[in-house]
Amino acid sequence: MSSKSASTLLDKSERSTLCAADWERAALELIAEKGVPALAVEPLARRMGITKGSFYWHFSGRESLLEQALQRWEEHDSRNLAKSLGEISNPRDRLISFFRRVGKEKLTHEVYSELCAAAGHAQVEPVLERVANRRMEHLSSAFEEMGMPSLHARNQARLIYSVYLGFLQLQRQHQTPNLSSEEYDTYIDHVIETLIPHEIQV
Amino acid sequence: MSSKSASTLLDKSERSTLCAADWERAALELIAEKGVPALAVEPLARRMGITKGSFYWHFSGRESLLEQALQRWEEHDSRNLAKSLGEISNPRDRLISFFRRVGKEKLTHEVYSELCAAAGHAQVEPVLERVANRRMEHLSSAFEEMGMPSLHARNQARLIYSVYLGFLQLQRQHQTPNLSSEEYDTYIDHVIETLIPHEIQV
DNA sequence: CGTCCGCCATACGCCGGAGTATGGAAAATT
DNA sequence: AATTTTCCATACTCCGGCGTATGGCGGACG
Repeated sequence: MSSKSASTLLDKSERSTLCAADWERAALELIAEKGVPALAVEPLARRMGITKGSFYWHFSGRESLLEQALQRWEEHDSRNLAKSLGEISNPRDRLISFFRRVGKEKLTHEVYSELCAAAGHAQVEPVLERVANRRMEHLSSAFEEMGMPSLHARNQARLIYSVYLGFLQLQRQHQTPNLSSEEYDTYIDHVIETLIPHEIQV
Repeated sequence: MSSKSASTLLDKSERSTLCAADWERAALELIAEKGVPALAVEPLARRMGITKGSFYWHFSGRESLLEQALQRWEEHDSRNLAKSLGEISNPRDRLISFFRRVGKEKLTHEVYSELCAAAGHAQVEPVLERVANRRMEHLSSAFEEMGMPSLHARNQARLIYSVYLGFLQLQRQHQTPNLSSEEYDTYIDHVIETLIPHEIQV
């Protein structure tokens, strides 16, 4: 039980035969590595050591697979948000954990990063919109809990989320300091210091 | 001379026959609209009302076109940066103009946005790296001019540039307030207020 | 005025992925 | 044990973009 509850996104079924969920998980791994446009049926099948004969038994086509995979990922991400809200009662710690958690949950973030790169895609866009809204809502309410007025909190949430998105972008460009370096830590401290106030003066 | 120096990126040559530069400009327009992966030879030719017979006379292949187009764009962007540095002497105004100039220079920003989405592409990546470094350097030195210590200035520059990149991302997702709305203005004011100090206390 | 060269059209072969059809093997079911 | 169901392999066709080859046309130039 201790080894399995960590990731509901990638628990492999040990059956000899594949199920739809196996394809969805493999699809997400491929997206994380090479991006959404690289999600093609035949290459994915080769990667799994199988042929597309299997694929078209489980899915009606490429669109369907992407749809299911995205839904799976989005649900996983929503649960993560809720968990963070349940575990960390102090709103300020919750905000800080938002930054510190980059680098953790590696696969999930890599997928999200690639989804961002594929904004504009008809199936991806609505997912991105919902996820961003949920996360910004999460941040905004944390600021409100700290005593920040509603409108100010919303702007601050958008600002912080932009910083997060920009960080992902710089990461894709390999323009980010090594995640386990001193420079990285001081930068994160800098961000937290300038964007997350210690207390709100009313 | 006054009407031509505005955009060196799209001045059409009025010749009856096409030259390489015409293809590069058309390529950049296509990238701005549909992204780098949509840059294909035949579709681009159709769009220009011509056939690829012309293309392969001017270029050795798709790679070559992308290379030239990217170079053209990068040079244009560099000149823009230098111009901003020459025209605005007050460092704080220079920083503010950085944000206000989003929405202006529409084509250039649209291209950049799509290039960001195509990070990971072998030909695009080095361009992104150089451009981001130049711009962050530009921001960093402005902060230093304001009296900020060097290391702090670099972190602040990275932070601001992340905000900018995140804004572009939200724009791709249509998650940004309308550029000519009141909400937009108050948000920009909020960003400037929290990230660009009025004076530095030494 | 004829020739040559710059620019473009047409027609081809190649490749890789999408989707379909059909058959086979293993597992489940009765 | 016989049969059905599940899952996968193989072998096609179709399509769209890439790159090439070759031919044509108009303008420059001798």
